Amino acid sequence: MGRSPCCDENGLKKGPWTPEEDQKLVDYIQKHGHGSWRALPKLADLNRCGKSCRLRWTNYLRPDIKRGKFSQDEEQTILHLHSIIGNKWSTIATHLPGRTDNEIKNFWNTHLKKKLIQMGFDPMTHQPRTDFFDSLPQLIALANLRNLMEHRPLDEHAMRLQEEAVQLAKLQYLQNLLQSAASIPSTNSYGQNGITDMEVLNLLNSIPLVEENLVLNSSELENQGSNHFANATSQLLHHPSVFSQLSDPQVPFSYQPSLNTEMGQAPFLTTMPSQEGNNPSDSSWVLPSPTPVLATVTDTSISNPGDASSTTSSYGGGTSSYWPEHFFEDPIMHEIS
DNA sequence: AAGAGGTCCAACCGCTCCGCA
DNA sequence: TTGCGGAGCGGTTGGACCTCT
Repeated sequence: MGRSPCCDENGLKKGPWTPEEDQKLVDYIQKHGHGSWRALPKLADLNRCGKSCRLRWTNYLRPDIKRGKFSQDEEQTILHLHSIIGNKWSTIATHLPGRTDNEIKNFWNTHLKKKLIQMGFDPMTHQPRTDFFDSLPQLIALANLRNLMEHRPLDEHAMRLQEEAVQLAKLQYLQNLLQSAASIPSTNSYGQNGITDMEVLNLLNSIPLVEENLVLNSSELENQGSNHFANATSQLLHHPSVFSQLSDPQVPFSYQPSLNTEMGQAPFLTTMPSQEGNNPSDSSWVLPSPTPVLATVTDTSISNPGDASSTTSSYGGGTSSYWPEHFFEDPIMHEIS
């Protein structure tokens, strides 16, 4: 297919538009409409290619363009739509009146993408990043050094250093783990890595922080079936010093409904200390795939350990819809979801 | 105060889609 | 059915602006 030559033509101006050029373009379009973009520059007495004119008009001069910061509603809309349709900026723009695809794209690249990465989500899939699971076996092995060391005498200093290294490694792992504990992709179980609940639990229990406050005893384990790790993680999450690493005031809490969805709930949300006896079902470990589309934040979905009352979505009190109401009625949502 | 590094965003580039002959 | 050309889209760039040291 032949390449459009319009921008390659010699003598046509490129670069930033001057106010005079803007005025010519606006005047012409207001009088005649844009018609054929290719013909427009000559008719409007502009030394630009039609493509440049179209871009200038649609991204900047159009009278209905909304300027200024994106609202939280708009941000949520973009996140939601992007999780479903990906980088279809023009489609996303049709759901944000006054915003251009270019503006949304820029906002995504400069803000939202980074936010998701900071939260531990893959910005393309909107799923928790699982790359650290790849190194889990090594971390477990590292944790097992503790046992090895018991059989191999080291001088006291070396022993202490090694012990600290092990604890640090484990804490680092746990930090990653907690950031992703919200969900584990249905296709990516621990079993895949050959790691048992018990091994993970041993890791948790071997850390002083856990030993001091959160250790589970064997009878608890027996009583709680196969969800040892879920419970251990849950308890750890409610330890103030740990939770503080998880919550990020910069991140709208309401994106975390990935944690609590119609199709499954993350373990730590289902095993609140106040919900004794709540034994999470197996589906607790399963997140909808590829992404929760209709998530609801409830008063009880997230508890802050430092706060006796529950944390509610910052976008409304009580049980609130996470997504703007109109999305449930929007034909495109039915179409694409 | 100045320079380095980071951030933001308007604009460009090149590709695909789609209508038409 | 095929090829052409215009329109639109998404990725990328470059420069202005901001922040930090």
